[in-house]
Amino acid sequence: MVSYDASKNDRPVSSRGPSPARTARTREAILGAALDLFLDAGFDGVRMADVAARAGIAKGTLYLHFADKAALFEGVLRGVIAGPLAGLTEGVPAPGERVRDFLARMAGPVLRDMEGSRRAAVLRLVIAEGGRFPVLAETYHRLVVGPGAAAFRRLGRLALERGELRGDGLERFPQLLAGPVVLATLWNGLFTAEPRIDPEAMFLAWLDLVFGPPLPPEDRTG
Amino acid sequence: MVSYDASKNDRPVSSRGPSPARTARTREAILGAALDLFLDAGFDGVRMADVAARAGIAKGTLYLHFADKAALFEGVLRGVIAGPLAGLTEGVPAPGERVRDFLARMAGPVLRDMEGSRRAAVLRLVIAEGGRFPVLAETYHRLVVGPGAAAFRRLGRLALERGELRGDGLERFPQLLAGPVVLATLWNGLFTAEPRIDPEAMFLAWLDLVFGPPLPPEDRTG
Amino acid sequence: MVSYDASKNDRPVSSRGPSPARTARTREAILGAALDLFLDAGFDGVRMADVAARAGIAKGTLYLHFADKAALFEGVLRGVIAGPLAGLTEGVPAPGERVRDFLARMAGPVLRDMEGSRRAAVLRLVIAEGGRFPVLAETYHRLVVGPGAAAFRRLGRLALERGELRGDGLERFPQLLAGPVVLATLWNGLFTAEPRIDPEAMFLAWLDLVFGPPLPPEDRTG
Amino acid sequence: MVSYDASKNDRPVSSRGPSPARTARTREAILGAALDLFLDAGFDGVRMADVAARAGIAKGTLYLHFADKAALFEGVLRGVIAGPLAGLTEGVPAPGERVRDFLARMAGPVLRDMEGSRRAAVLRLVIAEGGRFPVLAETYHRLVVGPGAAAFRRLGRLALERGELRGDGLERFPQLLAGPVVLATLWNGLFTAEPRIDPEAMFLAWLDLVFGPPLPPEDRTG
DNA sequence: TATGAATGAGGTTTCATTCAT
DNA sequence: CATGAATGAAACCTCATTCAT
Repeated sequence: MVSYDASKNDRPVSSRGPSPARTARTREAILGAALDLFLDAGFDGVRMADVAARAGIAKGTLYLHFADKAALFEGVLRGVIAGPLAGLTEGVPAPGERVRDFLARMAGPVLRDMEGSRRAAVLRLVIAEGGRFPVLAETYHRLVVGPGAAAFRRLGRLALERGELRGDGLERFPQLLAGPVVLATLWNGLFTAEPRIDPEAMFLAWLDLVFGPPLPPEDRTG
Repeated sequence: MVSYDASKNDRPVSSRGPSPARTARTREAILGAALDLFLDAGFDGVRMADVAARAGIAKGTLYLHFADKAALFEGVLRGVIAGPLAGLTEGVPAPGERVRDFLARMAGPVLRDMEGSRRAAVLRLVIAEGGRFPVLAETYHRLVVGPGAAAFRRLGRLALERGELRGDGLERFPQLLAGPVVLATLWNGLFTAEPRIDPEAMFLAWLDLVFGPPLPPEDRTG
Repeated sequence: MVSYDASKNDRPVSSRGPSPARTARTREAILGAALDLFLDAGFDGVRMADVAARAGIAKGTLYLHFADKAALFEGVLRGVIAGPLAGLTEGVPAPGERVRDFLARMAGPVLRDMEGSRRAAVLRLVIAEGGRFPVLAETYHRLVVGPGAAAFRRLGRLALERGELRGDGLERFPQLLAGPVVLATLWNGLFTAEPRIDPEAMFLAWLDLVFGPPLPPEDRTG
Repeated sequence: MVSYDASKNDRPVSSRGPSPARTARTREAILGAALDLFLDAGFDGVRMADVAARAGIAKGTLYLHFADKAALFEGVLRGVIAGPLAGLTEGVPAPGERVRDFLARMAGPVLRDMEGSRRAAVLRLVIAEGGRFPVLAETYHRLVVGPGAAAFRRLGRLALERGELRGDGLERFPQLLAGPVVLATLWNGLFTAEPRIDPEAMFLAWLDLVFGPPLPPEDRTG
């Protein structure tokens, strides 16, 4: 008789029984696995079986932690949407610092590793699936876009008052400030055969166009 | 307004037998139905049965015109990617016309009806599915993005030479010019609960920031 | 507008209108194409579209000549089952000729080109599809197997009477005489990785076993 | 009698949850159902839905055990090809036993119930589908035909050395020994309107022709 | 007669979800 | 809590057959 259950004779590595610690660990494993897969393949491109396999658990276990695939998807993204941007929108120009220089200073860390961190992938995923998962778009708006726009609007007004800008466009359309990142991220995701765009370089070029070039060094001392 | 639903106004497409005219009408009916559905629900959100039903034909007929679902998807998009942008990138500033004014003049017609025409939806679809359908992204790049970038680059250089710009950013990153449209389109698609963004207004605000405000009327006469 | 009907502007090569000659030619074309394909791929492995394409006609035309796929299949085989065996079973040993030598003489031409002619393929096809197409098996029996068995039976009785055989087995089971051909044909069709079996050599070896070796040359003169 | 329908006697195989025993039973149910159907109707004549229905399981369950229909087909046949012939080719003539008598003694049990067991049906199926499923033919050759041919060849040589045969035909074409079984099996499968052929009787008749009749009783005592 | 676009029943396969163990 | 075999509703695609031209 062909025996296909040999593996089942070994005692399973992960034992059973309740345990808050183990439960939390399982949940983390699921979230981690699902994040990897969803970022890579989108909602439809991932099977629950894949998630379970990568998390090292059984398919059924997924449903102990998430009601269904959509809940898992949203749960996963909810967890990564906010994280990496914390603090981004709270800064304020240092006394005497031009808005332009403040922006250049703040943007660096964020734009520098858009791909390595997964901010780029998250952005692309939200864009791609936001239409079918309004919750996603709403969450993204509440946690990222909304606060960002508010902060940018304040900066736009400040820069206009200080005479650093030639129009009130940034106050009326604070989203414009996000243009370079969004463009670069989409470009890099879509046109893989083309040269990649460096988001930071693009943003700095944009700053030059909008605010004018940075002040030459001697001006700072004078 | 792009009209792909003509077939629905005529008598039903059905009936058999060879007939180039009828065949062409069937094909158009398929393309129209598929376009409507794909733009609305994305690749996975559409079933072949839906397309057939909306086109008023049998499922099998789809496969006489397209090898499989992916071919239909690509065929449909290939047909609408190019069309609406023809001529956009070929214009040249009139003698004595500032680059800024030229851009404002050209952009109007394109940006004014992004949603009504389906350019906005196409853009969103390419962005959402481009990752899984590289052909799509490539086609979009070849037909739209590439030529657009080349034209924008020339304009950027021209404006810089004429002293209309304060940096070479537009020459180095011609994509920046597309920022406002892309941002507005994505915004309107994702954040349906938020106030919509008018792409043209946003673009004009961007022009003010980058090129400075338009010359006041009295300057023209002087 | 994409034009997919350019080919239809050329006048079709085969003109229309009734004509007994043309009709017969069409029918032959169908039979030839169908035979090639059925012998190669079996009933289910052939599509009506394939037959039409190979015959150089339209799919619909097939149905003007054959009611359905099964009728075509049977019609095709009916046409080739009998042909190549005509005359095989009618011969009679020459005066003074041993049955064994008569068999060796008659078998040669038939066994020598089993594959090149398509007798081998026909045999295999009848065996493979006979279960699902009883008509086929019946026809084969009526035209080939039945007459063959009758002839073999007569030869078996004759040989027994003449003392050339050591039993009445061939009279009771005249099919035994076909054993070598059938075995060799099946073997060559099934075990393509193995060395092929030469049907004639196998038959002669069988003759030696059953009838004893051929008489040595000197016996003929004495 | 090969028993693959045991599952049908027990309570239905359904119900969920892990359980090696139940899993094995499901697998057996599938194999049994598939064997019945495939032997009866061939590969194309069986639908996966039929197999599932006869096995008393859901369609999807089939795919937990076999990757696709072809895998099921091959899996099923692999399981029955070898079984019934085990031991057939390992026997050796008893001391003083004529090869002829040894063959008659060994063949009886095998030939007696070709149809009731399903050896006949398996043989027919391998012949019919072997062309499209080379794996099948290879397996059959490896497990049945190859070993058989080797054993027959040894017997042929032995019989020749002992003077029981009048030629080396059986050594050169050991397949000849299988002729009667193959012929009878095919005949009975194809020509259902004709009188059936008893494989054993045919084989014994063949033995008489090739080896001469069995020794008369008085020879045994003498 | 000939055409070939159209039909649509039917087949295979997938995969989110359930639930007995 | 965890398991994973089982489920079954889809979804895609094929292809013999029809019939208006």
